[in-house]
Amino acid sequence: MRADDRRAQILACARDVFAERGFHTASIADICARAGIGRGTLYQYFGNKHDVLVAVVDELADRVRKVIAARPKTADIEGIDAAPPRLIQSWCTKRLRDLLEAVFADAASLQLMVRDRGLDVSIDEAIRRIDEVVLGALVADLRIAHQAGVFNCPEPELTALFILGGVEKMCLAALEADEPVDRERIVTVAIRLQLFGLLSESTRAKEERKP
Amino acid sequence: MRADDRRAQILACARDVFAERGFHTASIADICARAGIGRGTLYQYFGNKHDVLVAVVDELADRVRKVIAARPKTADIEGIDAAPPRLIQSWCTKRLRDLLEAVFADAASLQLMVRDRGLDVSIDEAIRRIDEVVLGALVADLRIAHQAGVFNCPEPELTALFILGGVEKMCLAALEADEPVDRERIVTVAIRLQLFGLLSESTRAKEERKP
Amino acid sequence: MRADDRRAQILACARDVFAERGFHTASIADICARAGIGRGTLYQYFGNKHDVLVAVVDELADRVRKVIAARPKTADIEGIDAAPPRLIQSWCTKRLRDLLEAVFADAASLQLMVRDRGLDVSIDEAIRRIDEVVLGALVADLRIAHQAGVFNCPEPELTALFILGGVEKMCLAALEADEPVDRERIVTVAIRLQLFGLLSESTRAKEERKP
Amino acid sequence: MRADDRRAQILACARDVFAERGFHTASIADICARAGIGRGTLYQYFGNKHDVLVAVVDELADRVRKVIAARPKTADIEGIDAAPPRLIQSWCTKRLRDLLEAVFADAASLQLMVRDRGLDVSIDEAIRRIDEVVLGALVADLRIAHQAGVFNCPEPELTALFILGGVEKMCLAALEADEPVDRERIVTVAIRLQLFGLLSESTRAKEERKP
DNA sequence: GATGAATGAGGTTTCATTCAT
DNA sequence: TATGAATGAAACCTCATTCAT
Repeated sequence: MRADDRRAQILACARDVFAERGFHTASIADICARAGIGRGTLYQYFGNKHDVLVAVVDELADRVRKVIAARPKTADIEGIDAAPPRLIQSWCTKRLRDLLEAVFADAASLQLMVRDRGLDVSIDEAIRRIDEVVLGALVADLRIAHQAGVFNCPEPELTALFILGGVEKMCLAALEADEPVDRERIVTVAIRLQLFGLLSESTRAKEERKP
Repeated sequence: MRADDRRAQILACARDVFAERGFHTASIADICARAGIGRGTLYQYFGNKHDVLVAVVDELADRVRKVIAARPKTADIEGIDAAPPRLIQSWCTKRLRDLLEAVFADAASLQLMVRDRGLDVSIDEAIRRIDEVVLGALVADLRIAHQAGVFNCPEPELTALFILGGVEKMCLAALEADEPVDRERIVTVAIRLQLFGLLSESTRAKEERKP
Repeated sequence: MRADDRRAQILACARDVFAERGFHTASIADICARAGIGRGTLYQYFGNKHDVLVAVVDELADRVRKVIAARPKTADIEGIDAAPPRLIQSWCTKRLRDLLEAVFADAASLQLMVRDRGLDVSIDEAIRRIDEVVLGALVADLRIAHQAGVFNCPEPELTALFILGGVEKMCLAALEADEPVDRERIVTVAIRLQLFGLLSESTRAKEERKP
Repeated sequence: MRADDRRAQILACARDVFAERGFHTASIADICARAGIGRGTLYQYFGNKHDVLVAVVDELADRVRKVIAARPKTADIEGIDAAPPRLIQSWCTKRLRDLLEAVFADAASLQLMVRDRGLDVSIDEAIRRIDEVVLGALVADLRIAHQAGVFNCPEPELTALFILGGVEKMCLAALEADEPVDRERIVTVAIRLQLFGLLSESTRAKEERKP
């Protein structure tokens, strides 16, 4: 097999094995067994176990960056400040859906992002960088919408964390229950909550009367 | 030292060490060094490393259960359906603040709940049970408010996951940045978002005109 | 409890525990648990684990020596050279029966003599000394009978080993099968074989005709 | 070194080390040192220390079974009932000699069979199975001879135990005295005793006159 | 490029023994 | 006299990594 292909194959196996068993519990032998190669072979492509995880994370990071970069920029939209809620909702829904497909496309990536934290400083940083790409995109959107008067979002960084964490948790819960992740339902709930909040219209109305 | 005290001391050290280095990376030697005891001593109180983690998780579970049980019941409140938003906001804020103090009182508990998953079926279940206690409390509140017409929350389970995940992520981000967790700010942002949503009043107003 | 009694009690427990689980597998904790004492107490009566086993072996050695010494001396019997086979058989049977009762009275002693060999030079020697007491008595009997022309036994040492080994093995087999040791049957078979041999009278007769 | 050879080499070293020091006292390090390998290497061939002992015992069991199976069958001999004692003696001598060479060829096997009992149920059973193969062969011979009227042996099982135990003890005594095992002498004594018994001809004669 | 035998550092665990109470 | 908490040496075992073939 060609060197590039072999490397990619090992990487794919490593990703799955790490996701299934976690970084520490997964052994080099596990990865090699799944790839159908001898243990020595892996070391021709990666310096050590740590490097394998870094490569796995980097691969995910690349994918995320590409998806984020490929999205239309919210800033370029004209007339955003005049858009009615329904339009905004559909726009946000699509955007979150894309993100979910990119970052949480597979169980492996999700597990990786959430579980294998705190193993090692350099890996932590790699994962944090992925987080930052996603959070950065979210924050940018929030800021633009806030400045356009569409959103009322004085703390975009914390808000972005809240949204991302909420989505992650919903996905993880599905994984842990061994259910398939119903992305559409997750997106719907997330967007509803983050745009409209929980308060019913009638309760909201009470406040307006007050002053 | 008395047996009970020693056990508690070892448990506290174990909690911190597990939180700092993760279950696998943490060694028995680490825990014993921090407790200032010989390695053999730990084994007079716990059967093995696994049991130590179980004990740590169980301790947290007890604390969470107690706090949840001690809270006033939302169901007992009279006139909830007539409450104005500001009152609801302050009630929810207090409630979330209590929860945060109980579950995420210390970095150790937080790390534990989020990181040490997937190590072992029995520990996973223990952690999941904690999650379920918290989620159950959240879901109960959401359901009552929905039925009273105060909230509009057709999917309380997913919504609870969203809220819990969001709060966790905000706390974790603070921890990872080595900042002290500013609980008050987190609570404020979380409550704002979940009650009122992001849409500004002016944008909301647009929809009402539509039909 | 009086020091002497306590010591004896610990010794008895140690004997049983060693017999049940073997010297290495048995722990000091096992012995103390059976004796109903704290682990420290044992060390007030014995220097270390090794000493406990030595004491157990010594106790057995004393008992064996006493039994052997108390037996009537074969040398003192008059008219031995004129005794008919049946008399000799009954004399030997009684003698072997006494021995069995002394040495293999309990499973513990038997297990001890056979299993806990080769653990340690000094214990080996202690056990060997017991063996030598028994073998010495056997050899003395064989020699006297040989000189009196009653037995034809040119190699009394090896013959004594053969007889002792045979009896031990029969006892052990019963123990391993969890049957009670049927001492009377064992003695009968042993004496029959060692006095008369296996050859039937008719076959024996053939040789006599030969020359 | 080839895997098969290495495994066999480790097994041979383990056999000797177990024989010299006993299962518990022998350490993995001892075995590996004798084999001239690192400790980890042993674990590529055996799952754990227990498995090593099982393999050692199994190897012995195979050898014994083969030797027993290869021997000419006593049942096939014609004219056994007419054979004179001297012929029977030489036949039995040869047979016992073969057995001794197979089972007690080396000190290691002998020690193993006698000492390492009671360590573990599965090993006990393995050793007992070896015993049973040998005893079975002995019993079969005794029974045939008894039925042919050559032997007078109403209890072949106990008798076989007696003979085997006697031979074992003689061998062990030689080992413990650090003498080389003089198999020829042992066989001679054993066969003499078991065929002819101890009683001298003259004493035997006394009984015949009696009735 | 591929292999898998070999390694040994490092981890967990046991248990005989000590000693302050 | 009795205790049992504390200890640490020593054992077993794992597994990332190397290297000769």
